[in-house]
Amino acid sequence: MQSSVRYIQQQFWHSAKAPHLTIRTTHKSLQAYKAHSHESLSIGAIVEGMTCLSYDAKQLKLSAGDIVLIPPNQVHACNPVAQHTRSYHMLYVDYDWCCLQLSKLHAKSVTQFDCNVEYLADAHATQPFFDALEALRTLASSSAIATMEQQIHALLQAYCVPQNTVEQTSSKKQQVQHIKQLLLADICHPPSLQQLATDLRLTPESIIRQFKRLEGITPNAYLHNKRIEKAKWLLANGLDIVATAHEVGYADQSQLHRAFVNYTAATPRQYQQQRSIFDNN
DNA sequence: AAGGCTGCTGGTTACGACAC
DNA sequence: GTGTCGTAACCAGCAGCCTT
Repeated sequence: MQSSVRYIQQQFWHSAKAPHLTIRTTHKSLQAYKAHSHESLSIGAIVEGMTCLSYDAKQLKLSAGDIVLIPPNQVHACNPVAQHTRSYHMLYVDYDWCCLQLSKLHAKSVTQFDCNVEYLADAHATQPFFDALEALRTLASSSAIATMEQQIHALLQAYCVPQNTVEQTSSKKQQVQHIKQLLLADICHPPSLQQLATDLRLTPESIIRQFKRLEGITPNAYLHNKRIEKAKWLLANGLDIVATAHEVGYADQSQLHRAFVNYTAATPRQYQQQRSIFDNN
């Protein structure tokens, strides 16, 4: 039972003084993640052990001291290597805040961006980021927030490139967009795969194939991701777990719990207990 | 005692192979 | 690229145990 997620030491920090930043710290975890995405920019910092990051059919092995940048909405998974535990920090940076910083940097409106680096392994380059994270976690001062923002700024400047907002509008892409709209129209009562197939005059298998080709995950996984993202917001804003489960479309708390563990490697309770970094002082 | 977490089971979804 | 089919994996709902 000690290997259960509930026994993993992990904390989430958030502060009203820096609402664009959330830190997650996980110690010695073997817990795997299913493929998922975040609307925020995710910056991972490996503290101990090794982890395997999978995305775009690539697999990267990261070790202690490495930093990885995961662009917003990039489907990815991050799992242990050879059943060895790993400890890591994840810094989630609000998407709009990143766009604002990039807009200032590039002197033009930026509404989308991508990252042109897979990971940083040079200790000389990554140590200041680790130091800033540690200062933010332990000192929790306004100057620590400013230092962290400088570090993020440097990463944005060096590795994040504004994207052209002109969307491809192939019929396939439009169809997948349509499926996403149908799935999210009523997140509590989404259409079944069979209903979607009937509506779009396709087989369920074709829908899954098309969706996965363009989105990187299956329609069901996409739906779970959106539910969990909404659940995280509701939990962080004080809604209890049972109400959150119903609010995002799960029949009961146990279903939310299971999906939450699968996609975040944390329990809803652990996430709910996230506290202000200033609560410690 | 209440809320949180997990095991079990039937139904649904995802996937791979193959054919066209 | 799409449809069909068999199989594997996953999910929903329920029940009951564990933790606080």
